[in-house]
Amino acid sequence: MTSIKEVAKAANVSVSVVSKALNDYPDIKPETKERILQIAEEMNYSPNLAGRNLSSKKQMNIGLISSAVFNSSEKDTNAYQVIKGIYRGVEDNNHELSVFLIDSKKQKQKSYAQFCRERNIGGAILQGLRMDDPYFKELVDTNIPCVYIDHITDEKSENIGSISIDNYAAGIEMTDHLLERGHREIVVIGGVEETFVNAKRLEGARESFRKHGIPLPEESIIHANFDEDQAYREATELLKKRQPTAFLCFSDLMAYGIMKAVKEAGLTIPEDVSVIGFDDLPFSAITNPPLTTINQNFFDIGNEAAQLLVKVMEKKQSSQHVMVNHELVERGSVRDIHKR
Amino acid sequence: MTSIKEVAKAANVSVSVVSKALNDYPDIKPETKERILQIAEEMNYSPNLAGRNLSSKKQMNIGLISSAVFNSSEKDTNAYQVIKGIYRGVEDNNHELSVFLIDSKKQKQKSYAQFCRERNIGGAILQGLRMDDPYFKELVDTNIPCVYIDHITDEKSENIGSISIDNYAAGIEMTDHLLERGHREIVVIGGVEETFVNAKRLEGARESFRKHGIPLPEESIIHANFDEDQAYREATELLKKRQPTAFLCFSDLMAYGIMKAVKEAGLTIPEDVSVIGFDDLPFSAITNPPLTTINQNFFDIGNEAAQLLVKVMEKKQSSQHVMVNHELVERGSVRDIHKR
DNA sequence: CTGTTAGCGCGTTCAG
DNA sequence: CTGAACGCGCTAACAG
Repeated sequence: MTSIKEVAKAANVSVSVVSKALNDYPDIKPETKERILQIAEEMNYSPNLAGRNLSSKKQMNIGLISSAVFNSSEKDTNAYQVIKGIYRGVEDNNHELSVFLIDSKKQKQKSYAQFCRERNIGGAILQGLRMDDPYFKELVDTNIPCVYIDHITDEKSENIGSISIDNYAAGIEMTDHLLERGHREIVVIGGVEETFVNAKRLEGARESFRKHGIPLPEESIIHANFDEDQAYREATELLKKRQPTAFLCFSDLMAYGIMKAVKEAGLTIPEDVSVIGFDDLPFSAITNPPLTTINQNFFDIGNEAAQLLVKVMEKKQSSQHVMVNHELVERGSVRDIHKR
Repeated sequence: MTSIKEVAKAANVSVSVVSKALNDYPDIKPETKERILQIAEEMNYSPNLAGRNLSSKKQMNIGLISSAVFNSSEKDTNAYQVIKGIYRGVEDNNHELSVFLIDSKKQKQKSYAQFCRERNIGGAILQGLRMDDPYFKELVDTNIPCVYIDHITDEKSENIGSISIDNYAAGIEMTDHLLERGHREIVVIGGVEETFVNAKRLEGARESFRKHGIPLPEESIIHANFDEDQAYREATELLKKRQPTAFLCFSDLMAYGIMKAVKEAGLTIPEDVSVIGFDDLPFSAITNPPLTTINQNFFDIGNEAAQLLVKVMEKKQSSQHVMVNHELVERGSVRDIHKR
C-alpha cells in the first residue's frame, strides 16, 4: 500500500511535487521529475483512484448503463461484443468504466442519475434503454455527457452523441438483394416497432420497394419483437395460409425462428423459401444453410461509442451521430430466382 | 451533488450522526435516525463511493480479472454468462464490481496486484488465468481473498476459494452415455491439456472406460485446444484413416468442428457417427442435429463465485471448493447402437 | 446518544 | 521550480 507520501519521502521532496511529476505538470524541473518517476516505479507505486477522484476536478469515470444484457436472449451476443468494444475504448483512453446492468425483472432499481452521482461519473454510454424510461429522462436532465447506442435523440444538446450503423442504407441493401434476385412475394419480419433501428430498416425496405416500383402491402409486414420464438410462431401461422418466396428479417435471431418454421413446414431453404437476416451473429455462419445477412461490427460500435464520449467529455467535439460500417454478407440462404 | 454535510445541516446535526444513521450504527437514537434518513431521502442524497472508500476500512470492492473475454472465440459465450452471474451476485451483496479484462495480444498489461491496489479491491474473482502467469502469483502473494473459476489450487490458504461443476463426474457421465449405448470405437477430443477442467474430465472418461472394462488407447485421445477449427482439422485428418463410432468432446465448440468434419466426410450424425459435447452453449439446441451435451449453468457458477468471495472476505467462511450442478442433456447427436 | 477531531490519498491553489 | 496548506466526502475514534 505504498502511497504518494512515501514516494515523496523516498525522493526527498514534498507530496505536491510528486503529484505534479505524475500528472505531467509543466512547472517542474525535468530532472527531478525523471528522478521521481523512477523512484515511484521502483517502489511499485500507483496512485489510488479513490483519492484521485475525490480531489481532482477531472472526470475520468465513464458509466455504461445497459438493459441489453439481462433483458435479451442468451443467444443474442450483440451486447457482449459491444461491451468489449466499449471496454477497450475506455481503457485505451485511460478512463475508468463502471457498469450498471438493468434487469427489468428486478423490483426496485437504482436511478441512473444516482448511480452516476455515487461514482463521480463524467459521461455515460446508454444501451438498450427505453425512451419512455423516467430514469432515462432524469439522467439526461443532469446534463452529464451521454452517448446512445443504436438510437438518435431529437434533443439538440451539446453533450449528447449517438452511434449506430446506417440502418436505413442497410435496409435498402438487404431488400435490393432480394428484389434483384427476382423475389416478389416477400414477408418482412420486423423487430420492436418503436425502436429506432427497426424504424430505419423499415424505411430502407420501403424505399427499396418504391425504387423497384413494387408494392409492399402492409399485411406483409409482421413485427416479431426481435424474438426468435415469436418469429417462429408468426411464420408457422403464416405458412399455413400462404408461401412467400422470401422472408426479410430485421435480426438473425428472428431469422433462426423463421428457418425453423420453414423447415417444419416441409420446405427447404433456399430452394423453396429464401431467408435474409440482420446482425451476423457468430452462429449465422454455421446454420443450415448458412445465413445471408447484414454484418454489424458490434465491437466497433462499442469502441466508437467510447471514443466519441471521451471527446464530448473533453469538449473537443460537440454532439454528433457516428456511423459505423456494415456489410451484406452473402451465404447460402437466398436463392436467385432467375437462375434455376 | 448533495453531500453528507448538507444533509447534516438540513437535519441540524453533525456529519458523523448522519454517517451513523446511514450505516446502521447502534449508538443513535431511533427517532433522529428515522428523521435523518427521511431528510436524506428527500434531498435525494446518496453517499459518494470514493469518499467512503477512502475513509472506510471496509473493503467493498470486488475485482473480476478475466482473460476469458478477449482470448476466446466469439462463439464462446460462457464467459459472458459467468460474468452476468458475478454481476448479480456482487450487486445483491451490495458490493462494487471492477472489471479487468486481460488481452494477451496487447503489449504491456498492468499487474493484477496493481489493479487491485489502485481500486481498493478487497477480493477478486479470477477467470481463465494461466497458473504460470507471474502476475497471478504476485496477486496471490498479496493475500487478497480470491475465488478461482474452474480451477483448484494446491495452496492451503484461508482466503482462496474455487468453484466449478464436478468435471470428474461429468466426464464419467458423458462417457457412460456413449458406452452404455454400445459405442466402442470412441475418440476423445480434449481441450487444453494443462487445464484443470480438461484433466478432470479426462480422468472421468478414463474411469468410465475402466469401469466398463474397456480399454481407452492413448492414440484415441486428441487435444484440440478447446478450439473449433483445430478440432475440425484433427477430425478431418483422422477420418481419412479410420471411422470411430463416436466423438467425445470436452467442449461444444470443438463438437461443432467435429460435426462439420464428419458431414464433410460424407457421413451423417448420428447414424454413422455420434457426437457428444460439453457446455451446452445456447446454439447447441439448434445445431443439426441438436447436440447431446453436458449442461453447465454458467450464470450459477458466476453467481456462486461472487457469494463465496463475499463470505471469504467477511471471514464467515474459510476457503473451500464449491460445486455447481451439471446435467447431461440428451438431444439428437448420439445413436444407441443396440437399437436399429 | 451526539459532536469534535483526525485522517484516508490525492490534486490544487498560493506563497515563497 | 518547490513546499506548505487546504479540501474533496466520508468514516472512525474519542470526548462529552
